[in-house]
Amino acid sequence: RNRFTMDREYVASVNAAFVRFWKAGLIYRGPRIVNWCPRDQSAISDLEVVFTEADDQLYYLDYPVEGGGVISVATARPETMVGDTGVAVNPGDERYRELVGKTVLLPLVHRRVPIVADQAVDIGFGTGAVKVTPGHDTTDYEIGERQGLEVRNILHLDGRLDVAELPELNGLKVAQARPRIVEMLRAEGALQKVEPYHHSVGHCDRCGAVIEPLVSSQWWVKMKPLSGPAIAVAEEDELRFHPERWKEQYLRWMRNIRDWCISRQLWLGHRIPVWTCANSHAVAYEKAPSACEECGDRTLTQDPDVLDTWFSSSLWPFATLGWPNETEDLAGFYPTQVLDTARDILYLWVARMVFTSLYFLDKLPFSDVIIHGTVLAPDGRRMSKSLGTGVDPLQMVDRYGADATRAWCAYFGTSGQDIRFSEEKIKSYQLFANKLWNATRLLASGIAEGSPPLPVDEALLEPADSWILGRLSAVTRLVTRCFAGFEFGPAIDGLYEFAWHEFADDYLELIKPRLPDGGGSGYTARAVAVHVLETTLRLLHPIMPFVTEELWQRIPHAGESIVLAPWPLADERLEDPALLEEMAHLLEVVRAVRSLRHASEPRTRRQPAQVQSPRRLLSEPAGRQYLATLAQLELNGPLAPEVPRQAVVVGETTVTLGIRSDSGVERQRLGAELRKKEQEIEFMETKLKNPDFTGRAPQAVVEREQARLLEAKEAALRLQALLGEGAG
RNA sequence: GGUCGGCUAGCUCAGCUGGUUAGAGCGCUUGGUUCACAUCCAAGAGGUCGAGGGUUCGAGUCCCCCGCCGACCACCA
Repeated sequence: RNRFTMDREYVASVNAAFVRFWKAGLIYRGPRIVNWCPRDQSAISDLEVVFTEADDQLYYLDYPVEGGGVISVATARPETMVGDTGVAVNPGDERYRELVGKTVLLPLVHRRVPIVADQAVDIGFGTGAVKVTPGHDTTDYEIGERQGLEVRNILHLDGRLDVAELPELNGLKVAQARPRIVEMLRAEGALQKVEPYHHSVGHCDRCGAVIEPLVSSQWWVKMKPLSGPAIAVAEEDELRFHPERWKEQYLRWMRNIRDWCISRQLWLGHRIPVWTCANSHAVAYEKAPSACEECGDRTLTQDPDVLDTWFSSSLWPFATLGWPNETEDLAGFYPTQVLDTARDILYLWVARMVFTSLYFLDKLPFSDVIIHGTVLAPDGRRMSKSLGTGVDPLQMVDRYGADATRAWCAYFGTSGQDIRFSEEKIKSYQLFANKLWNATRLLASGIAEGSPPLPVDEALLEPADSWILGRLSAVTRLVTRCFAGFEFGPAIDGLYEFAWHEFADDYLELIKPRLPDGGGSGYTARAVAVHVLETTLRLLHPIMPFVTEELWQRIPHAGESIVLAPWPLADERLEDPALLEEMAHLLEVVRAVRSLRHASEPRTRRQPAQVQSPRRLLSEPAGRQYLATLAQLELNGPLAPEVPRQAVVVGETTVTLGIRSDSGVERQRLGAELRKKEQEIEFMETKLKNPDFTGRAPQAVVEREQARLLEAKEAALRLQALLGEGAG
């Protein structure tokens, strides 16, 4: 569903919210100091001011004190001295104790202003005395409020000076006026010194103009009554953040919040729904009124200002559902559970959705906020149109598919860490989709589309079948747990590894010889493989929705669409640790044989070999068949006496190959393994000889290390014997 | 000024409450094309975990300090 904030229904929600705040006394209009953009000629909120560092100058001005002496003040903005209405010092500052209460005579304008004591003054900065310009500085405004100082405005709304008392400066822009007034002050002997000064200057988020704080009548929302509940829900973890550290950021902002300036002097936006009559009754109405609520006067004018865009956005979770009407949508879909967003709108939007929702509906709009990372350009810069560093996601979709693009987003976005864009990573998920496609093609051949799931007789399961079913269960547990904790990266990793390497590379290769048999063993293998693939597709569906649906339809399944299919359940009874260990050993033997054959000549497809092993799986025909299949061996019958031999030894298992090979290769592998074992033994012995370790480490850890040492020693003995005899 | 995050293989990144000798993808080297997939398979090389201290039987993981990189907050005139 789409909703535009200027839609008629949405406007009605915005007005309703305004009126409710208004009736509760949470909205007021009044002159206060605001961040004023002289270019846009509008007030903007604290969040829309961008501070950038600048190298300026700090001017020290001498103000003569009546009755004798001078007091020096430091300022980066000398032109504002025309609007000074006081000088402030810290109440604890001994240097100025006897001056508090006296007056100074401002240079140039020759106006008398008081010296006051206020705790906002930093004793250590500058001279410890500060000129107070309540009309054009936020801190000074607050000092002025506390000390009862006059507010003088010296700026026009376009940022030019409005100083009739100094005709030579009147009408100049700040940048032009500053050097002039400095000269004038110097001429009058009021300029004591100038120092280089590095500080931050506020700029308009929209247009970049330097912000001029000034006092102006604006509309405000009182924040204290709203922030209280919004703080409580986070403190009590009803509202949770992922990663958790954002909770503190949210709380800090919410705790230090000031009243929210919601009026803007812009052309486009929601108009403030307040009308004023000829008798000056200003009242908020949900719909344009025909007469004043207070006096019945019919000459009404609507406030010319519009609302801060985030005012309407803050209502999003419920205004989109028809609030304040009690609609079916609102009842059905509010509240939601998860909000996923970037950190830059945590305060602008997320925090505000929280307090408006708590206020109007008394319920959180969502319980979990995921703050994902930001995608940066490959060189680490921000992506932006002006830098030309952006990437069009639709192009990525065209090139690699929506599934691959989405999988990449899910993998990298949700760790909360910023990520440099890399097209190759998206491509790797395209290849993954291709892998799934091919595996499906292998299994679907010969099965009619739309078939129901193939029943499996558990009595007919071979070890490999049980193994992959157990692995599937483990992966199901992993993915389910990861999703519950919003950890999509490890979930995708697990599925990728399982589907590609365990299922396709190992299991499908293992069952290939069985598949042509349409009866018992072949049927069982295909049924198990289809079941594993079908389940894997369901696990993967939230991440790669399109290809999983397409493939799911092509293999036996129950139900109409994968998106409606139930979430897979793990079955831990299928996870047999002993079998897992047997398979791991078998695969290790496979790797060792492949490694040797890699360095051998000639490479015949079916290499005659014999295997000796006390291991359970390798003792039975099925296990030996697996080894033969994966390592491409011919295990039947004794080796002819004239064939050269080469032994591959992994643990208790020995595979003797009839192969022409440089006998140094296996010797080298075994030698390297022996050295590794010897290192391990030394490491373990040192550790176990340390009484601190055996005394202080948990018993289980010590026992495990002892077992490892024994194992390593046995392995080393076997290897030594082999190398001593001379392999081959 | 304060706070937070990052620094792990050539590149991009995982590594939960400290416990086998640190992992993946890409890239690189070597070998492989009848039988789902060369968009593939197999075998390999590659890391003093940013520097330095400390705690601990044991530190990529906890503490301190420093260095870069990136953010955020702030009423330093």
